[in-house]
Parts: sequence; C-alpha cells; structure tokens
Amino acid sequence: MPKKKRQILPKEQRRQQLIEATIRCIARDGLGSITMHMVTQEAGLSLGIANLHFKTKDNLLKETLRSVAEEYHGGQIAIMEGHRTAGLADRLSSLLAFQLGRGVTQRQKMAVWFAYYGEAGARPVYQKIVSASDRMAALKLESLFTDIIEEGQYKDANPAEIAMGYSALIDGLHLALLVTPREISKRQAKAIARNFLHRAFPRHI
Amino acid sequence: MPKKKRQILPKEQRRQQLIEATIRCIARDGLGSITMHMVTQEAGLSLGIANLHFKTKDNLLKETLRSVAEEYHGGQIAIMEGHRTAGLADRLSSLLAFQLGRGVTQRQKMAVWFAYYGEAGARPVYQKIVSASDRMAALKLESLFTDIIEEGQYKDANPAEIAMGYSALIDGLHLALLVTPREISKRQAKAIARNFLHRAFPRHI
DNA sequence: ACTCAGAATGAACGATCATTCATTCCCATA
DNA sequence: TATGGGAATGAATGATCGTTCATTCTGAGT
Repeated sequence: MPKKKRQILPKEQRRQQLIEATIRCIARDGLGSITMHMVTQEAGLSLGIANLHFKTKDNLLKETLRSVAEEYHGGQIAIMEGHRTAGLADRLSSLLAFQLGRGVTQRQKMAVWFAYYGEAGARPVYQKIVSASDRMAALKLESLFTDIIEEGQYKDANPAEIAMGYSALIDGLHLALLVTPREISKRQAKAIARNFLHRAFPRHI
Repeated sequence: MPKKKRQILPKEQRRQQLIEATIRCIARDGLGSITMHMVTQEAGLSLGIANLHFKTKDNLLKETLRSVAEEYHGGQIAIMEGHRTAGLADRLSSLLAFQLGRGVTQRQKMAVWFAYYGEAGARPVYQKIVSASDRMAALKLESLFTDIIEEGQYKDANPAEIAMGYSALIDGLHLALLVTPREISKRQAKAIARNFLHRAFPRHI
C-alpha cells in the first residue's frame, strides 16, 4: 500500500470527517463497542487527532449525535415552514417523503439514531441534545396539523394527539426498517404512514 | 453494616436473581457502561457468581434479553390465542391494555428493550433472540386482525399492513414514554393507540 | 528559499474491566 | 454429628482502551 502523506486541513473539515467516520463505526459495530482506534482508522487518520479536535471520546459522541439530530429535525422543519408557497397537502407529502426517503432511512443514520436512544434512558445528556431540535419539530408538526384541520374542516380532530401518534408511528417504522428489514420494505413503510395520514386528513392526502 | 451470610440457592433462582439485577443496571446505567461488578453487587452477590451461572458477561446479556422478549411477546400471544371464550373486541382491548399497561411500560423494561434495539443493528445475535418470539406474535396479530376484518366486514382492509402499522405505533409510543416522558403520558399513549385501532376497526373498539 | 506556528502522529501510560481459580463455606445426607 | 459435593467468594491476571505529550511534519507568509 502506498503510504499516505500527512495532510493539514482546516479544523471544521477534520471535525466533519471524524463525525462521519464515527457514524459509520456506530452503524457497523454499535455504540457500545466503538473505540477511538476504530474511529480514527476509519477516518484514515491517527489516534491523537480525535483529542485534538474533540478533546474526549465522550465529546465526539455527543457532537455526532448533535449532527445527526440536527440533520433530521432541521430537514423536517425546513419542509414544514419553508414551503410558504406550496399548499398544505404538498407539505404533508414532502414531509412523509423526507422522513421515509433516502438520506434519513439509510441504515447508517437509523442505527446511530437508535444507538443513542438506547442509552438515552441512562444518559440525560443525550436526551438534552435531541430534545432541543425535537421539541421545535414537534411544535411545527402540531402547527401544520392545526392548519390542515382548519382547512379541511375535520371535526373532532386533536392536532396534538395526531402529531404525537404520527411521530410515534414514524419512529416505529424506522425501528422496523432497521431491525427487521426483511419483514418490511420502505415502500410498505411509506404506505402505512400515508394511510395513517389519509385516515386523519382524507381530503389532503 | 451486618455482614451478609453466604447462602446457597438452587441454580434457577440464582439465574433469575442475576437477570433481574441486570435489568435494573441496564435501566439505571445503560447497556454500554454495565459491568459485572455492578450487576453482581446489585444482586448482592460476589463477582465470580456470574461466571458460575452464565459463563460469560455476553451470555448473561443475551439471556436477559431473551427473558424480557419472552415476557413481552409471551404476554401478547397468551392474550391473542388464550381468550378462546372472549370475543374479538375484548381480545383487542386486552391486547392494548397489556401493551401499554403496567408491567410492560415500566421504565426498566422499556429501557432494556431499547438498549438492545440500539445494538441490534450491529449485533445479529440480538435480532435473532428477539425475532424468534417476535415473528410468532406478529403472525398471531395478523391472524387476529384478519378475523376482525371478516367479522366486521371492513372493506379494503389489509390485515398485514394494519398489523405492521399498529406494531410500529406501539413501539414508537414506548420510545416516546421512555425518552420524553414529560411530553406524553401513558393515558395519552393509550388514547392514541386506541384511536388507531378505532379508525381501522370502528365497530370493534 | 527559509521559517515557524500549529496540525498531525503514535508510543507509552494508567485505569478499567472480564475472566480465572484456589480457597472457603454451606447443608443434604447418612 | 460428621462429611463430601458443589455453591459461593474475591484477589489476582491479562487484555483493552482512553488519554497524554514529546516529536515530526506541513505549508502559508516573508
């Protein structure tokens, strides 16, 4: 193998490189058995580099979670509040397509997501990192549903309850796609989620 | 402190004692940072005892997962096929009450459940342990829904799809109860799940 | 071409933890 | 009461891993 030449890059680029390597390692080997050796090797860098940019392993893991959480929740929020011009029905479809589409449903991302959830019960830090962006996304979703209910004149519909149900359903579908991919396809997952929304808002989707 | 007297007990009792201590440790400190020291101390026993009854730490963890999985899936299966006398609607209510009732929704149990899911992507062994009983429960659920659809004459209802959706919803609700208990109560979770079933089978629940 | 601030390296250290096993102790049986 | 089989103990071992830091190397600025 040709020996790699040492290269100097800006801080931000190295940080991103390390976070992406961490994601791959968590997906492949699990959050529990990850080591600094694995991560730095996966990134094609040396052992000490992680300390240089992230101080500690614990910090690298937290930053990785923050990165994934912001990508997921940020994507949702952008769809829900960004498409000012698009109609409510379009926003609903886009949201569903994003939540169960490429990008989010990559095994890598879902594995990271649930690896952290698995430890969240015992590590309040993780909850805090996620809840920051999660709360915002939940509010936007509730607000979108409120608008849809008004526009569609749906009687006896509780936006908060439907939003919690929909979010739970999406989480559960991600879990199923991760753990038992042979029993459920992305296509089926989308159909199930769409069906849930259709039963709630039949005139919008 | 009064020094504890050493006591000899049958193998099966010690195994159960260790599994229960493991569950408490996972819930309190996470699957990732669990140590044999913590588990044996939590059980009020000595370090070597785990090796005596479970050979290795890895094996203890697998047996603990098996125990929780069998309790959960076994409970569901008992309800679905056990109440031969009860009507379909009753079975449906009992199932929901079990899945979101005391016992299952204890923080301890849910924490264990998701701790393992978090590692399942990287550890096929865990998937295998769960899928054994999970597959069976999924089939029983689909079969129950098939009967309900026939009895209720629900048109265009796909039992497999509804079953997958319902299972995903329950998983998602468990996750929400574990991670953000302040944002959702058990009462709300039950209402959401009941609503899902009501929309699918309005004449049964 | 020269310089040097600081990015990058990886051997070494110390802490943690799973596992082992020589020893101690319990109690069913006789 | 005496005793052997085996349950229980925990100090010791060796392996793993996070973190440190003396050293090497790079490339922008002069």
